[in-house]
Amino acid sequence: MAAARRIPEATVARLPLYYRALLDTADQHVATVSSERLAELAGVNAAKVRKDLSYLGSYGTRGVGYDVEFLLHQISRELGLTQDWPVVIVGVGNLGHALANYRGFGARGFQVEGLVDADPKKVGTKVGNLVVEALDDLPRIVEERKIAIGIVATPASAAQEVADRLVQAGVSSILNFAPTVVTVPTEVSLRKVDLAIELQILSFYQQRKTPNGDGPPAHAAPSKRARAT
Amino acid sequence: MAAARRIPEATVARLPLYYRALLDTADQHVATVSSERLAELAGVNAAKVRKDLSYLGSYGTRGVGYDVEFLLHQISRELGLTQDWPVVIVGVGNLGHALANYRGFGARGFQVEGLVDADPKKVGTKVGNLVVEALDDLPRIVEERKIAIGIVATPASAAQEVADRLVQAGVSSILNFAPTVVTVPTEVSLRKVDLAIELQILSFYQQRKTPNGDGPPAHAAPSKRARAT
DNA sequence: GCCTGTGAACCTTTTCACAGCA
DNA sequence: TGCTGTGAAAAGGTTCACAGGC
Repeated sequence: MAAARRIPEATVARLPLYYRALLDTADQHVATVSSERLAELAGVNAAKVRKDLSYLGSYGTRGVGYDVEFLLHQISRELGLTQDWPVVIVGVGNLGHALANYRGFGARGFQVEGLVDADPKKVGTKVGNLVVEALDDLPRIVEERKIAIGIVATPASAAQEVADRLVQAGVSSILNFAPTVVTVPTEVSLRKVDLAIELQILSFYQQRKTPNGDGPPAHAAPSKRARAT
Repeated sequence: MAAARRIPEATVARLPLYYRALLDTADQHVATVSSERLAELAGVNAAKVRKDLSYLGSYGTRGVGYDVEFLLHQISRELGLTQDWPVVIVGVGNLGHALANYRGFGARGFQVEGLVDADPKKVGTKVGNLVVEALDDLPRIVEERKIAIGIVATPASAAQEVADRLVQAGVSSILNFAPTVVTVPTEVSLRKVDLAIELQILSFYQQRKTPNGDGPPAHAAPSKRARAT
């Protein structure tokens, strides 16, 4: 294994942006990019791009820029995208359904190879070209299909148990879409996407733009508290 | 308007977590919480909770903790959740469909009041209790329904144009789900959710766990619990 | 005694600015 | 000359540790 440099988390989170920008660039048969151009495509600034890439190695050429294909290869290796990562989705509701059909996953090597739901009525139904399987089959599914990454798309109330079962079944990375805090053993990686939280953050800044009651929507009663799924 | 303290971005991003934790706490008829308990529920540490809340004001009582209802009110006011924010979703594909039906939005005061698609075949169809409208109707929709927040759920290729049209129509906050960089005028707030990028970040860390391809996913003996959310 | 509120220390991340090399 | 690579400075965020009030 290569020297295993310590790459800052913030940098890791941006590598996929560079990766995507480089794919676009390669599609247009452009051979080299400057940090400035790459920054523009990735929506960050040039100094950051150079600093980030410097953690991977000295892959650029002074006075010229970065070789697109070469950098693409380095980043995809770093991100582990040179291999496929079969994933399983637990929870085939609205969101699970959409995720199962989302082509962006497969396009990056994340093939959905299992759909699982706790509801017996859903088990056996087809979604895309997959048949929904039972929650109890998770261990078998994970082992047989060599699945390392699980996606939780259940209601909040089921998320912790599902995460536990995924870990039990052998999954060691989890992406949680359920609007609740989930805890996993330290050796398991966990990331979350919370749709309502993103809107609440926007709301914070939006509110500061419309200083007081004159502009903002007045219709509908003051928001009541209710549980999200 | 109150003194308008400067609340750090990192804190703003955590307020929704506290908000959710407090809702759960209130549901259980608990009257006060300590920073430690709140930290546990929100998946952060106690010092952070205290520091974050201190930016809002001195709302706790030493030796006691925070009054749940009172803090809930303060945070919801800070986040702008005391009013409703009607939203419009542009792009009624898989994801737009799921988002339109996602109950978590409405539950937090983000009612979906418009569905828009560029495809004439989709215009006029019903999704939930909304009829899909044409892209050209955006200005009217935004004005009539007093919409400040737009959600982009189109393919990457359409995202920038859609964002431009949303801004043109008067929207000043955008949540982008399209896997591409979108730019907007500085006075418009923009947040993004990229599903494939989250998986790529997991892939980075996952890869480092299984040094090379052969290793079966280690059946981890649950040791320490990791911080979540 | 207990738990908040907060300066101060510490760590991470970003930005600057320029040396170094093609 | 042009653009990378990187020390150094600045900014931002987290954690510590304890004073302060209930």
